[in-house]
Amino acid sequence: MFEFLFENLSKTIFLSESDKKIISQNFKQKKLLKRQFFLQEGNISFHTGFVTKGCLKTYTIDNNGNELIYQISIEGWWVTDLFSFLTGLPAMYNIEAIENCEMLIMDLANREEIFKNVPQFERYMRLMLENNYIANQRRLNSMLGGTAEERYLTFTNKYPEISNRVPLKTIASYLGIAPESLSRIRRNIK
Amino acid sequence: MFEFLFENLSKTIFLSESDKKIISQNFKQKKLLKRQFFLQEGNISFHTGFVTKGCLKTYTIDNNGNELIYQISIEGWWVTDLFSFLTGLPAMYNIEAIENCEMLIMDLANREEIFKNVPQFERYMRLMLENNYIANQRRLNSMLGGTAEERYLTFTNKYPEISNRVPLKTIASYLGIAPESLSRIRRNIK
DNA sequence: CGTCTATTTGAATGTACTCAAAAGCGGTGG
DNA sequence: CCACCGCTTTTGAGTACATTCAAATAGACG
Repeated sequence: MFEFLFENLSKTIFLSESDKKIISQNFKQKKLLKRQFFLQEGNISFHTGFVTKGCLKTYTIDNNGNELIYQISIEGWWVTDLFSFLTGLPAMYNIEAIENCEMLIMDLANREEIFKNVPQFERYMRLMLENNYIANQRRLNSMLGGTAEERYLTFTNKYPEISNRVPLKTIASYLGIAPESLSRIRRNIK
Repeated sequence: MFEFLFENLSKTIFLSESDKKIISQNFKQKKLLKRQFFLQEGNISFHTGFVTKGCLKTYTIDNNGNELIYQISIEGWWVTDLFSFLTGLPAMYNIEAIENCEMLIMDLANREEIFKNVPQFERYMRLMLENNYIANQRRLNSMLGGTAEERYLTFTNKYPEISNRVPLKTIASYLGIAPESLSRIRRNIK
């Protein structure tokens, strides 16, 4: 459980045993059953979670009651409404387990505590934010340019593990496509 | 010129006279003629600019040679390829003046120097980044949900100054619409 | 004034959507 | 363990929104 987090962090930063101890003292375990919420729109996102097992979707609801999927998160991903977490203002997103999940979660105080004692953790977080920022830019780009099929191919290419694991309609929404259309696209590709 | 920057900063943070002095020592003026580039794809974005006069577009070129507009920036906006600026890696965006421009620019060292001497500037930058991050999230959301017309209305509503000032085809690309379609949308609205 | 680019308009086309229904799949309770 | 229910996915048919292509008009700039 923590081992998985440490492995992940170690791809970017070096962690001594005492660093690991600090970190484990500042995360706690959280389990979610399928369909349970990690966060609901309008609430404050007090925690940032690291997914060690399972899968979650982050989404808003539009005027017609449809889910607009912002993110799909599996093992090794971080989840939160970042804006709400950092500012303490209400979240715009819902975050919901689509499989039974195990996570490690920290709040702002934990984060501060780790930053203070494990300075390289701040670097890790900064890099994560940067990567996330770029991922959003690229995704915007693909929404501006490509066709539905191109977007789908880019997606499966980038996240093969996700596309076999998550309901079609969730992926469709993530890509801004109607589920029927994505079903047809999949058929045509084979 | 600097006065405009100070006004802008003062909406968020307090600046003493000596703060202002530090800041003015760490920005320099830059002028761009229409069609000149502030940054070209593949180069490193050494500077972050604050627009005091004029207008720029930030874009990539897709496989068909079309511009995909990521951002349109007028007076009071900051421009850079943020990722490239922070990491020193090559930029993915082109930034080009679409009017004659006057800007105040800083490099990473200037930024560091201001952070050191005017700590509240770091807060300003952080808030700017957060707002920018959210703006991208909302824009993604509108690309997932709405029709072309809805996106256009949201845009004109949010940036009325821009929609009267910038070529139609630039706005069309920003919204992911063909220029002919946007022309028709405008006609239908009246 | 002439050239080049941007915008508008028209007509035809196409991609992706909506609506409806059938088939598939998974979970639950008898 | 099987039958049933609900939800997801697939398929079909018709439609609509937006695109493409082409041409005319308007506007900007040297």
